[in-house]
Amino acid sequence: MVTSNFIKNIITDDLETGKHNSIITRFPPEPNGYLHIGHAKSICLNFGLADEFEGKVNLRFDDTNPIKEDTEYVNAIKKDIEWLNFEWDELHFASNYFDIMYEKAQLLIKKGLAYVCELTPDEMREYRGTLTDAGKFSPYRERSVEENLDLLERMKQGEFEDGSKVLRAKIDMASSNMNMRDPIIYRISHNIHHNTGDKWCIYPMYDFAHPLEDAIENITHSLCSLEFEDHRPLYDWFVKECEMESTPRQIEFARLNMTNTVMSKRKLKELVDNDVVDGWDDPRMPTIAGFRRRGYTPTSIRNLCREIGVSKADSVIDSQMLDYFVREDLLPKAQLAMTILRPLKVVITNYPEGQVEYVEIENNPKDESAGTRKLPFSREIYIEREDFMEVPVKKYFRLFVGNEVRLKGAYFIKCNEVIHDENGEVAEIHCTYDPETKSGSGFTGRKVKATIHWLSAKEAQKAEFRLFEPLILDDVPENEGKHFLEQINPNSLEVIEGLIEAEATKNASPLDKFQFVRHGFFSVDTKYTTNDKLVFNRVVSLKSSFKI
RNA sequence: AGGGUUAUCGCCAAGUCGGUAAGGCACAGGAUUUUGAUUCCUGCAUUCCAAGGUUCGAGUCCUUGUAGCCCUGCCA
Repeated sequence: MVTSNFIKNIITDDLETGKHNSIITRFPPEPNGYLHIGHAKSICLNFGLADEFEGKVNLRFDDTNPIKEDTEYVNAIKKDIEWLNFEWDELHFASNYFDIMYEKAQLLIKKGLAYVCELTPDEMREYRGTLTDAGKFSPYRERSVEENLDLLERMKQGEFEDGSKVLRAKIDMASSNMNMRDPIIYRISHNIHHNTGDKWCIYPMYDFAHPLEDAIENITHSLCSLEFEDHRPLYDWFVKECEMESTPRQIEFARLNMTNTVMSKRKLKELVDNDVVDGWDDPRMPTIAGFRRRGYTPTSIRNLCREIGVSKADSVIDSQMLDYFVREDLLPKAQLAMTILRPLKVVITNYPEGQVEYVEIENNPKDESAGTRKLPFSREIYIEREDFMEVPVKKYFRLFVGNEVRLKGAYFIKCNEVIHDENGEVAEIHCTYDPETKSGSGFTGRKVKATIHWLSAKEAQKAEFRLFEPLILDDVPENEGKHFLEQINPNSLEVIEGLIEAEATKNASPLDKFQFVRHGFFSVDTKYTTNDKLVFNRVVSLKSSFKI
């Protein structure tokens, strides 16, 4: 399949016209949180482009704000990218360019294009003007080059307090583009930086730092999201006025949004900080780490990113797409097992009491090399409650009195009787099996319209499942509503006890072991495994259950 | 008259110099099926935000509108 997008067209053009001989892209996260599925789009784009055009791609931490950044995040980010199976060519930190940036700031001052300003934040806001009215000049705008140089140096030396002074570019206070109204280049911040420690107490702003970082690394195509479109003139201005040898080009694309998903890093951090979730890698989080723990595969995420494409139109991807790609990737290769979440006891009245036989079940019908396993079958088994209906609705093919179904890998059973408890609830059902119908026997006498999961009552292992049900939020911000349709709420956790195959759990490997539940998967998260019983997070159902 | 930007099927998204609307997800039928899954066929935009215009011919060009998103952090 030929995929195409406007960015590839630009690159192809640049290559054909000889503007570039090869390309270099970069993925520039700020290490202030974990990567989420939205970042995956950018990662796939940048790494994918570099790969497709045989160029290079750098991983660069855009760490220019010490108060928000931490080494924990740089490590987590590296791990996530590696997990997605991408390899960067060079690893950089914006903070390693602080010396060059400082020199460039001095250069701007010498060219009369930057000045130290002492307006307070409030004053600066006032002087900046509004969207419709021009701003006015700062009274500090016409300081001499010498004075500016001296002041900047003293800012660097730590003579001044946070917020007392900033270095500003001298551009155009009347520009219709707010970014050009003498933007701040350096601010004072006496904080320990995760990489440079206390070496610096002035830090460059994004608008100044980013174009320089790109130019220093000879990035040819600098991809960023739509909200930076307005910043492009400034980006180009800094590259030009700082007399950078390389002229990277900024190209904007729409970031990824997904239905039923919170994608705001601020909001996600809030969930972590308030202990609403266990951490950034909580299976409920839309972070790469969360998805990993939840059992999603790198391939599924990469395929999703490939398939959703790239454009400049605001969009919201249907989360069903992600589910589709996970199913597509896992179905042919996952270890499938049977699990019963809400058990209903079934007594097979014509099966000898005390007898146990082992039936062989394939681990994956689509992959013979996945092998088989033997499961104990006996007189008393459990099936999923929803696989039985006392009063069947129309088009219900599973168990009800008088109907026959196949127990996967075992026999046909026919329901004869329903036993109620004192409350009138269905306590158990009585069935009879037909020995002739044993799986693999080649029985063709009659057909059955449904095959259901089951587990031997005596041998099945018990497990606790934590169900995480999404909740509709009441306090959804109007402008972010579409991203907050569903939200995680600790009160929605439902712990139920279920049953799981004895064999399957004995050697269940943590994150790659999938249980097949009816028509979906759910992952096994052994982080909650205790000694005496197994506790699983049922965090995802990739395909909703039956429609009845 | 603030500036920027986007508008193609329910959701994404291709649509080169204007030539008569790809593909995926979702959905709906049908066939296979020891998971109502998978797989396999079939269907799913006389129409491209709207209205004019140019043209033999326009999603693609022009004009005028409309709607959404972004911009007044010493965040990125």
